[in-house]
This record gives sequence, structure tokens and C-alpha cells, in this order.
Amino acid sequence: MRVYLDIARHLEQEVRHYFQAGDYLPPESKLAKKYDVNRHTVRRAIDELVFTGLIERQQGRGNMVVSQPYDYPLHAGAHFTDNLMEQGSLPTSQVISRGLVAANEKIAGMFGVELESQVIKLRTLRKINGMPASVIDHYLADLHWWPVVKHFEVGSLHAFLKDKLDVHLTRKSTRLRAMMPKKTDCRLLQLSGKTPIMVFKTTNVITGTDRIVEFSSSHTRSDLVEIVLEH
Amino acid sequence: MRVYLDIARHLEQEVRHYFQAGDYLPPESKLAKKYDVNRHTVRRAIDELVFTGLIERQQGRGNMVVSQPYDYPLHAGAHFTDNLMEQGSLPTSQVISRGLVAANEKIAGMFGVELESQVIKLRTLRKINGMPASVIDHYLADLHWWPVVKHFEVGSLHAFLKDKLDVHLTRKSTRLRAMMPKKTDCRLLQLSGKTPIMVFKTTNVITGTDRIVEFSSSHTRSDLVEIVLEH
DNA sequence: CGAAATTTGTTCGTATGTATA
DNA sequence: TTATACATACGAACAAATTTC
Repeated sequence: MRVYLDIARHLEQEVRHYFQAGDYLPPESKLAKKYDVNRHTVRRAIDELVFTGLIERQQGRGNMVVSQPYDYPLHAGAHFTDNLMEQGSLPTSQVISRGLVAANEKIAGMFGVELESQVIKLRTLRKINGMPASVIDHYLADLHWWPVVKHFEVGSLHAFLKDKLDVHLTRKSTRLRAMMPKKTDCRLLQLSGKTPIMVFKTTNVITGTDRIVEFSSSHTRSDLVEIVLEH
Repeated sequence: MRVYLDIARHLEQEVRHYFQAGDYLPPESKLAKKYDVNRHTVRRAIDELVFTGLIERQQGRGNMVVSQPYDYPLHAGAHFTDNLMEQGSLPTSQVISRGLVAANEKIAGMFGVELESQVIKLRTLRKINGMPASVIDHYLADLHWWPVVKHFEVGSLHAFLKDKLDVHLTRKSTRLRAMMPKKTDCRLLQLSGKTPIMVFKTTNVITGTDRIVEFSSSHTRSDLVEIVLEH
């Protein structure tokens, strides 16, 4: 059983060998016919590739290949450093999902909006030398940004907002802890479940004001990344 | 449409208000009946909560509530905040060992002294509400401080140095990672071995200079302490 | 211990909604 | 506007893991 995992593996090989970033997969319906399974099963397989950041779904358009093939990961144990001051403005991240979600109590409270009101949610994956290093959920308060944010694909979110919307963000506070990865973390970060992750929660305000307009939660592999703060 | 999002929101509220970590949701079949939808739809809703780390699926068993709801009244001891900017000058730490040791390569390099030359080492334990929260190893470059440091017992090491020796220290850099505790960590911090620790390595200079005269390495329980940085 | 019941996991089929070209 | 493609939802069946008896 678990046909979708076989298909996911096969699809991933196909993508890495014969597709480039920007290409689109064949339609789900075609793939379903090709693999002789229900379209649900193909979707479930593609879900896996979306999770790992290889594919991005685009309703009405298709499933796009996000990252380059042949990005071979380094041997484990390699060591990187990171600069906390650049969290949220990291240049090497790519979007793996986006949409509007209802604000939960915490988010609504921070943003000063009604509970259940809609906010923008982006999930980005950051890779270092082809290795997934951290997955970051961004929440944006201002729905007016959505038409623009819809087209953000790779690079720095903060730079993108500054560029396209003239919105300048400043970090207000950062909260940090460590924990063992959940299943989703393991999948997204290709983790074994034995190494802990670091969790950063940061709030960002519009520069010069106290209005929190972005909240992000980052899950970072602790074996690949060492955080550096220069005072 | 998007019934599953409504259900996800409702479930999240229920969980945050009436469930604790370790509790199990009602079976998906019951929830499907309750919300009068197909079980698929309930599953899709629960997927959202799994995604955010609130719920963990356990095949054959049920869907378990994972994390303590953050807007829940905390029972004492569950959660603390800490301020990184005060690391190394924390008032609640006590010395558990002290002495002169030979500098290893790393320490010698940082201090700019000969390999194997003697440096001061202090090990302090920091407790929060009587619970060991972190163990810190301090290395001091200047042996002239030893006669004075010998008498340091509790409180802030930095304040002590300022008081007794008129030495003003300023943090230069902090490096941070997370790891699983070693045996010694488990013993000193009364840890089970299943929760990760955060490791801070900080260098301190004499204020106004670039001379690194203190290096400290702090091992901190990640389940008791959340680090807060205000920018 | 083993069988039955319970609960989540996967797959099929079908239908309809929504976004994009 | 129409066609295409992804998104959501319903119903049914069986598989796999766990608990209960």
C-alpha cells in the first residue's frame, strides 16, 4: 500500500532529472491517468513534494517546480552560522505555501484585530547549500498587501515589501526556545527526529511606529545552524 | 465553502479552552457526526492543527493535544521568560565549583594567551523558583582576579567584578545552538534526557576595548526558559 | 494469549466550487 | 465566455495500529 509515497518518490526523481525551476508538472488528471490511480492519490503524492519545498501549487494554473534539480546536500555534520538579526529578511528562502487564514487568539491579539478576521499566511523554506535549514511561517496583518504578496516567490520578504509596497519593517522582539521536532518539522527539514530544533518567534512593526504588522515563527535545524549575535 | 477551516478554527478554540496537553480529541467519526460533515472534512480540519503543532496524530489511538495552549493560565513552573541581555550577570546564580585550569586551544586563542596557560574557571548554577534552570561555565583570562574571585559566592558575577575590581565587562558576541543534554547536564539540571538544552557561548570584553577577558558557556533547560530579546 | 472492537490511514469514485488562461 | 486545472466535499471500503475483552 501507500501508493502515494511511491508516486511521490518517482515524481521527485522525474522532477530532479527532467524539470527545471519554473516548469509545471503535467496536470493532476494526466498524472492520475499515467499512474493509473485516482486523482486524490496523485494530489497526496504532490503534497509530499510541496512539503519539502520542491513544488508549489497554483490554483487554476498548475503545480510549479520551485527549486533546482541536482542540489546535492552536504554531508551531515556540516556547520553553518546564521545571523539572528537577519531573520525574516533572509535572502535565500522560497515560498512553499500561501493563503489567507483566520487569526487565532494570539495573532489577533498581537495585531489588534478581531478574532477570526483574515490575515495573510506565508510559509517559506530556507535552504543552505540545498539543505533545508529552517521553515518559517509568516503572518501579515494587512490584507491590502495580499494582491502583491501573492506574487512573492523567492528572496527576502522584507525587501520585497519595501520594494513593492514601500513598507519598512523593523523587528520589535524575538522569543526563542528549543524543542524536539514534530513530524511535520522532520518532513520539512529532512530531520531524523533525534536532533532538536530552535524556534524563533519574532514580531515586526512598521518602522517608527508600534503597530505590529508581521509575526513570524521559524523552526530551525540546530545541527546545521548556529545563531550569532554581535552586540 | 471551506467548511474545514471553520471546523479547524472551532476545534482550536475548544482545544485551547477545554483541553490540556496529553488529552485526546474525540474520534474523527464522532467529530464528523457532531459537525455533520464527512470524516474527510474533519481530517482536513485536524490537518491544520497538526500543521500548527497543536495536535499529533497517532494511528490506532487518536489525535492528541500536544502543546500547552499559550493563552491558558500557566500552572507555576510551566513557563518562564528570560532576558538574554542579562546572561552572565544574573543575580540568582550560585557557584558550584571554581578553580584554575589550563586553557585549551579555543580559550587560549580567544584570550590571546599561551596554550595550556592557566585561566580561572567558575561553574555556576542558576535556579528559578528552586528549579535548576541553567549551568554556566565562566572562564576568566586575568589571573590577578583570582584572589578576589575566590570569594564570589552568589549573585551576579559581572556586578561582583565591577564592585570589587572596578572591571566593567561588555558582551561582545553571543553564539547559540540547541542540543540534547549530556549526562552531566541531566544531573546538574535534573533533566530526563528527552528535552533539549540551549547552549549560549558569549564573549565579554573590558568595556571600551577589544580585549576578550571572559568567555562563558551556558547550558539552559529549554522547557523552563524562553529567551526574550527586545530590539 | 488471541479475537474483536476501535481509531486512524489510504484509496477509490463522484460531484461541485474557484481561480486562471 | 469557455475551457482547464486546482480546491473542497461527500460516500464507501479496506488497511494498519492500538486497545479492549
